[in-house]
Amino acid sequence: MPTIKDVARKAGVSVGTVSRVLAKNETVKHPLKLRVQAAMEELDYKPNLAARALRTNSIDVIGLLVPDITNPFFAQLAKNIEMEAAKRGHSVMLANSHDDPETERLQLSALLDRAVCGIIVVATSDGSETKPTDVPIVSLDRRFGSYPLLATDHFDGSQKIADHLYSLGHRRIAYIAGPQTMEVARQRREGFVSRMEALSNAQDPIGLTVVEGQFDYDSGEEIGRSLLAGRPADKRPTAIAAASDQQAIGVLRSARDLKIAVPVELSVTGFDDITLASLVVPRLTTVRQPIESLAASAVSRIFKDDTTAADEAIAGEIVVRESTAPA
Amino acid sequence: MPTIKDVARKAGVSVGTVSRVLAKNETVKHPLKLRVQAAMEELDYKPNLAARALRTNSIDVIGLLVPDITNPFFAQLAKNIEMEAAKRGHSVMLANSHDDPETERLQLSALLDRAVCGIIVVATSDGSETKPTDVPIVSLDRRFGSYPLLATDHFDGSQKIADHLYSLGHRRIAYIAGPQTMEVARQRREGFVSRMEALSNAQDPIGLTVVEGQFDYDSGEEIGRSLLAGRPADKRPTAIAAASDQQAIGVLRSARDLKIAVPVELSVTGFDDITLASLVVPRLTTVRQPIESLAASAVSRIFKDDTTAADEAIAGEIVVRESTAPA
DNA sequence: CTGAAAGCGCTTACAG
DNA sequence: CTGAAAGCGCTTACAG
Repeated sequence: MPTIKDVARKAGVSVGTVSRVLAKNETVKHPLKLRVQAAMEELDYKPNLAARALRTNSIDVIGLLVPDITNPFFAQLAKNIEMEAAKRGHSVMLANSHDDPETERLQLSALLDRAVCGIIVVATSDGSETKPTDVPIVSLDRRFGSYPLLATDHFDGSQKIADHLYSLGHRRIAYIAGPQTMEVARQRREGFVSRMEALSNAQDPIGLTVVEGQFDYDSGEEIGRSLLAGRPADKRPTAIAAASDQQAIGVLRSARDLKIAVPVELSVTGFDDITLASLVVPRLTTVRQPIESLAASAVSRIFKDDTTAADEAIAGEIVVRESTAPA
Repeated sequence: MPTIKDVARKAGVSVGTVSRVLAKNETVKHPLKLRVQAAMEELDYKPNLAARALRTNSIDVIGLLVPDITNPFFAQLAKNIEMEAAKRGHSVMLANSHDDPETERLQLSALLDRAVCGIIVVATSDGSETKPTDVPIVSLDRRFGSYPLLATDHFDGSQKIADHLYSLGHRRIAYIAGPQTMEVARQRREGFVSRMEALSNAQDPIGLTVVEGQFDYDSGEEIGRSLLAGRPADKRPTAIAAASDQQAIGVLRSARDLKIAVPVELSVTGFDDITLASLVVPRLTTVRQPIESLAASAVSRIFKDDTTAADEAIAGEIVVRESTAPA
């Protein structure tokens, strides 16, 4: 492997000069610069990243800490983050916390030891015990410590769902919320409920039922059944909005079991746009998480070295498919 | 950040000695060693990894290059590799090739530049243009260049399926193969077909039909229909073995459309054990890819620095569920 | 068994 | 604008 010294010798300059053209330092005069570049080319010179890291105390690597890369949402995020990082010549170091706060702490400190230039964390713990550091950290999707949070605008997304259902003429509506201990779940609920309340009035009232459950399939199925079973068509909701696709798919199943046709007799909506959402029958109307924007924003935060910056909520898009229809 | 020098001063020894206890070099006498360890503890000393990398020209990081981390199989692999690496105090650098040979080449060389101590690649290209290097490289799942390949024992897995179907009494069987341009597809087919041929004899002959398709859902559905439609029950196969779960799920769908009951009238098997396999109705009998073993084996190859080593085929387990029954 | 010292390949004040 | 030189924090022959 040729070193900067070899290049300097070949180009007939000092290593300092080579280093300066490497750093795209504009102070190097044109003819010299060209000579150096030619020498680098000829030798197929590649800077030794470890040496650079030792000097600068930072490396062109972004750390990414997720609960579990096996979760499709996190995998999508990881992919897009890797692409954004690659655009800037950076690599990404991947770590999983396996939903364990202690592992998360360890992994974070391992990342810090490696002198990465920034860390993106999708939190498992609240991160309250994290020691301050001067490498920029941002939390993605779930809040971590006092670091800025970049997340989908859950409030806005739920409002869009509310508008969609309202404009289809639904006036007897149920909302299946997620566990209200979670910030996401509260925001989604709040967005939906507040919009419905704003839309409702004495002449044209909306009947809204809210039920809290888990974010998963089983919870959706169970609540769906309780909402739909044993009631005449004019006593049950004409639309059920779920706080997650998983729940919505559970509702779909309960409707099928009860022989209630979706979307003819019942409209169903989810949130997230997981892969299954477009595979299920009927395909699910939902809000797509803005994964690319989330990734792009997270990476650019790292580069701005903008540790004090504020939270950012990124709007998702509503994708209307076959599970919703006029009331 | 305290350095090795600070530790040396505090312990009243030379930096060489500190470095030796760091390296678990047993030549350091006990009392000294203890003093050094106490000093490290007290200062919360963490070695500067970049400095170490510069000296040793290698870093405690394994590179992982996959076509697309969004593919659940690769994500599982990544997770297990990360866990194995973590056990040994190593991190993993993640790169995606997005199924593009050129990107793959670039990513590989980026990984090499970072002086990782080994690279695991799930190939996109045949890797024939890879320059030789002295960092150990292994290919996982798909062959890459002349590096050793660790993969599921597709031949063996298919044999297990063949045995399973045979022992259930099936004698009119169809096999849906994958594209025979792919090594995996050939091995799976070969395992199944050769076993069936060995099992068949004049007194108790097996009627075996083999159809080649793509590995995907649509292909399975289409071939399933062609195998099943418009034939009386005694003219169509009593079992269809597919070379992938995706295909098998397609077959399930075609059977449902044709009102052929699985597993009563038809047994169906897949290969891979994707998540969907246990979600589908009826749940699919298949061969589980030995992901943990694959990951463990890949990582340990890197550590053995065993670049010349041979390929390794790791057996998967058959998981019998509800899509198979006696003929 | 331990210390003193060289050196890994860069970057960056400091001169000139 | 460019060069000479110090130094980042380690590891590892080399002595003793």
